[in-house]
Amino acid sequence: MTNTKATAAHQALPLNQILDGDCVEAMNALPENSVDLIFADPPYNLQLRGDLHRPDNSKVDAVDDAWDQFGSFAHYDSFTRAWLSAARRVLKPNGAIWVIGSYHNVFRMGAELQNQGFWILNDVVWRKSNPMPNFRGKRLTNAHETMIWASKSEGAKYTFNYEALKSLNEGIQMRSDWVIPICNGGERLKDDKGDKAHPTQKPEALLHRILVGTTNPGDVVLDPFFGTGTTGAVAKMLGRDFIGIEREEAYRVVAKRRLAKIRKYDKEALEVSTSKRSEPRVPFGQLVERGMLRPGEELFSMNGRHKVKVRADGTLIGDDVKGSIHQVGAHLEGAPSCNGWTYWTFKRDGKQVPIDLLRQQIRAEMN
Amino acid sequence: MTNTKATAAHQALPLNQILDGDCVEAMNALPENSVDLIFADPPYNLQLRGDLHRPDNSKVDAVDDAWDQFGSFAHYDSFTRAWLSAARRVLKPNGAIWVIGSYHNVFRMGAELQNQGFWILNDVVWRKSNPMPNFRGKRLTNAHETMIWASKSEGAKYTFNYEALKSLNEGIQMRSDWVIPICNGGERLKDDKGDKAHPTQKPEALLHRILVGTTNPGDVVLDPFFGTGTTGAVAKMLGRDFIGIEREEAYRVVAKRRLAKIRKYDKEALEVSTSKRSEPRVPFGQLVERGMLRPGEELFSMNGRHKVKVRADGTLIGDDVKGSIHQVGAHLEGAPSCNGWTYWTFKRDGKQVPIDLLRQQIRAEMN
DNA sequence: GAGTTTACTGAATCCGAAA
DNA sequence: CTTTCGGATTCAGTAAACT
Repeated sequence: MTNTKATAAHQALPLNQILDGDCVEAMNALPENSVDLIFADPPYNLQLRGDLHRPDNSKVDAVDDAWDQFGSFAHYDSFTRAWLSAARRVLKPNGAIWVIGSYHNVFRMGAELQNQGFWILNDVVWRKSNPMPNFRGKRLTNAHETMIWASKSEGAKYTFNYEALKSLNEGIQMRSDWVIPICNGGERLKDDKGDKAHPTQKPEALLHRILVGTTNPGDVVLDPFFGTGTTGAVAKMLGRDFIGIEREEAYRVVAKRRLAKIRKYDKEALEVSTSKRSEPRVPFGQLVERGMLRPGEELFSMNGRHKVKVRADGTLIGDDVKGSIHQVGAHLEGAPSCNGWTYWTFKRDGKQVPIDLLRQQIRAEMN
Repeated sequence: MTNTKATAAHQALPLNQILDGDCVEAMNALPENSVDLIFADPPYNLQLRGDLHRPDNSKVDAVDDAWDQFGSFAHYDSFTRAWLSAARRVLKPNGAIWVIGSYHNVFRMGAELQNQGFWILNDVVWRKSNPMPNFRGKRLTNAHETMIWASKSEGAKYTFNYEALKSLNEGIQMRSDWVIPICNGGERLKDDKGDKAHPTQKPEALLHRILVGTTNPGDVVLDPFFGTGTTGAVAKMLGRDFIGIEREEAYRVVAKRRLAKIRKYDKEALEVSTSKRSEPRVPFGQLVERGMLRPGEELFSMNGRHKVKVRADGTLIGDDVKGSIHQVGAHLEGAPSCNGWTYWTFKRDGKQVPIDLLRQQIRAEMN
């Protein structure tokens, strides 16, 4: 994975800018299949009682009875359908999307995501450590919001930095419920009058976890509802490129000022823990070729129950079985699969040593 | 609120019974506007592809029952539409409904609830304290399920026992996220062969909280997907009447046996389980996500002998070592283990401050 | 009997490079 | 495109087995 993307398509994107205007039009003006990740925090407090029209363009004058309630949902659904399909168009085939919402709108977004062919990977609960209490005591304290993480389609090769998220969580795999405080204090942006600049500014910690976990340095992150630019700010810190779209000038002004102050972390700090899957493959036969193990030498299973011999071509032979280190291990254990590297040991100076130690030696030499 | 309902309509209901058959037909056979609460745990429409094995090669017992197979979203939606409208019909005007699901189906249920005119009061997250891990490391651990609580319509006078839930929560307003273990151990019902009687038995603690919070003694609680009868069992304990509907005979048999053993609670029996509260674990990565420490920032060992840098995923990197705060500390000291929280410090205003101070700050926020 | 180790299990849309 | 096969991957809790 390189940190610099020098392709023409990449360079043609309006990177690290805030685009003015309606997000559907702005996204449709971008080239298709061009962004790696979309983070979307759409409004759900649409003016339901204002200039609302039914799909047939007849005016909706009240939202009290069931029909008009349905009418307002239909209106919200068509809004959702429009921006999600524009988002889908600009997303790379192996790209992914995050959306965030509350019970007012998240069920409609989730259903529409599925309808359009996005493939849900997880729903993630942002559990607020300091939510607004329910003052009237008529319901439960609304202490969370819901995010949905989805790939563009089933089977797509989405980015997931498993080890990095595991590191963020003290070595235990990251769960689908994230405890993060709401955005306040110094992080909360104020306007010139000292009031909060945006009603629903998201905490940077949320975006940090999303971008560390599901993008790589140099990726392009699009936020069609940019607001005051949390997505852009964290993307910049983390060495990702962003594209923001925001139609309210007041928000664009605040976001621009905010972004100017952000510095990218240094490169070393942006490298994250990687999995063993990304290490080069070492054929077992190489240990034999190099004389680290000799043909005819005996290997012993980790549990001590089985003994086999190494052959010159890097296969193993036992009493009634021959094949690769993995195949023989799986067969002897009656298991569907087996990692031969961790299953087999050899003897040196009377002690049992895992063969994986030899693989590590070879890998060390490769650097 | 009386505890005895002597009306003819109430008496005519098949109370505290398990009805055989399809839930839509069975609900349509009940009088309209007759039940106080519905709890529904419908099939989730999981779409599992192949087998899944744990890292130890044991096979995961998948939910592959015929009742969870739907051909498409369209089929699932029409199923949902049918049972929800039948449920709506039998619900009293001031009644309420709870549904539970995962990301596979909950967005479709939530949207359909809204479409039918139900009024969502809260979405509630059941955070599992002991979920099944993600064995392949390809996604986040699926550690929660979502419940939706809705009244029959906007403005309905639903039941909400605010103080009772507050008491259940040690005097603090009950939040929309509930930490409850999955159902296992002695509570998990077994069949004659000793296998689990139902693949998705819900914990009684979940229903306990729902019924205490949103029904009164003597209320009628309907469960159209009764399974092995958790709803009925808790309703009986708490002095509520129930109506169960279940089409699988095997589940009805188990549920009936279970219910026969249940006794209505004595008040004092309720107060036994107070939680042992230990200090919550705080991952070091959270300090980074929250910007309390920045990627690239330097940490110094308490003894001043070592200096390392923080990375974006909450690991540390030194001259020849990287890993968690504990691992790196242990390595540098040549010790078998090390408490990184007390070992590392950072600089603020020229002074060395232990990182543990930041952890204490986060813990303070959590209370 | 008391303490320790091993085995088992849970609503899961769970692999990917090379041939 | 399909097939093959190397080999990476788990947390909390219960209960049985063992010392």
